[in-house]
Amino acid sequence: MTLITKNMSSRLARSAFDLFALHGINNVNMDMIAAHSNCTKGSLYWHYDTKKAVILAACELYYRNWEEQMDHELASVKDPEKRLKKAVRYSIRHCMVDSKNRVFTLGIMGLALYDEDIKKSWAGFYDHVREYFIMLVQKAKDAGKTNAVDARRVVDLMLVAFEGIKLRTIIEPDFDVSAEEKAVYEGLMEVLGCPN
Amino acid sequence: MTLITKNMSSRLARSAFDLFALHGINNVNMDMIAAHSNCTKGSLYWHYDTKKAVILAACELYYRNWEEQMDHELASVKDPEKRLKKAVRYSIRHCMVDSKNRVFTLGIMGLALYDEDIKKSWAGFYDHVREYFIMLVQKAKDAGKTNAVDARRVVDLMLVAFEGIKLRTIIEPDFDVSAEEKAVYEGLMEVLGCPN
DNA sequence: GTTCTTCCATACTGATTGGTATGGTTGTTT
DNA sequence: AAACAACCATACCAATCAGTATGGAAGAAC
Repeated sequence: MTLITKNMSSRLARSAFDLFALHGINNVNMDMIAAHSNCTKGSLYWHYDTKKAVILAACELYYRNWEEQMDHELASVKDPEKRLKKAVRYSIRHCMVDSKNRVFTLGIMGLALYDEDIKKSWAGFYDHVREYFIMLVQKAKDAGKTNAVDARRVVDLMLVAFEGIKLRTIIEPDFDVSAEEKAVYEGLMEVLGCPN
Repeated sequence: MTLITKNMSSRLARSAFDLFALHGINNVNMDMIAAHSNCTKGSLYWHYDTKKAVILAACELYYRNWEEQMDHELASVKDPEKRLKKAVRYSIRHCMVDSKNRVFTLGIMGLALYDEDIKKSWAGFYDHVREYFIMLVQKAKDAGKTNAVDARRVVDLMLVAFEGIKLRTIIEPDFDVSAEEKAVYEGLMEVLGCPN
């Protein structure tokens, strides 16, 4: 029985992301994605030519989601210092607590090693995030709330720390999330020249 | 023609590591490993029951290699501050410049997500590295060469930064390694309470 | 030199999985 | 209503690859 659905394309991307983030990209096949969207492989391959296309669509979803979450998080905050702090705290939580985020990004990294398109896609997002944070630090600096000398440098250091936190959370056997969360937060705020 | 070789077991592990680090674990199959060691799959499977066993053997090789390299690097240095600085510089170089290291560890992380044994193996190594660095910081602190309050905390932050550097180096399209290397080094030495 | 264990080579299998071939159904255009 | 494009379902293929079956060669033990 054929059932034509509006927005099947984005529904497939959503399913793909959910499955990728749950099982890892390598452990998800095209049949699983189709089944999860209540359709078949024929339909899936009509919307996306290759698995890689599906992966890139899932990436776009991830980027948009980050943007929306962050905007939502900072929407009500006006003070530059508070905005910076909240953004950092949200990012740490995002890296450490949200296992879907960890699993997905790790899978993407593994592919990016050998695929220029995926690498380029992710690099674009990474640049965007960097500029976003540099702006936050700059604003806090203009308000005299941080003594960071070089916004770009401290943000770069913070971002690699974020990435590292994801990896570490994966391998740490038992991990007191809330305690570590606080420690990492304080460490990073020192780096940002903005201690409590 | 059958040719019995001494130490075929470790030669296979060596081949496995080299191939994993070059092509990524997922892109290397058992035939490739055997061929690279100039033997056949029959022999490979006599020494290692499963691919996972080969992977774990490659990990052990990696651990030993880290240990030896680090010892060699610090062998001639006596001053605690210099030892710490050299260890940090070596680690950054190791993460940023050595692509084999990046590729291999990234692959391992991807597997560790879904395999307890690999996760446990890697976590053990990670703990070892952490203790190693904490000791270095502690010694520098005892010598009054750093004002780091909590050695464990700064080392943790540094280690996640190392992991993050690996990931970032992967996706950065064009990357001025030497310039970044210096920036990261200085940032980390500040974190360690030991600026130049 | 026979026996036994260790070690290696060849050929094969079974399962997985991206991707395709093909034909049907829905909705729109003329 | 006929033609056409957009969309979906079913069945299949071809390649890949971890792991096995089996037999043989090298070296040690006696």
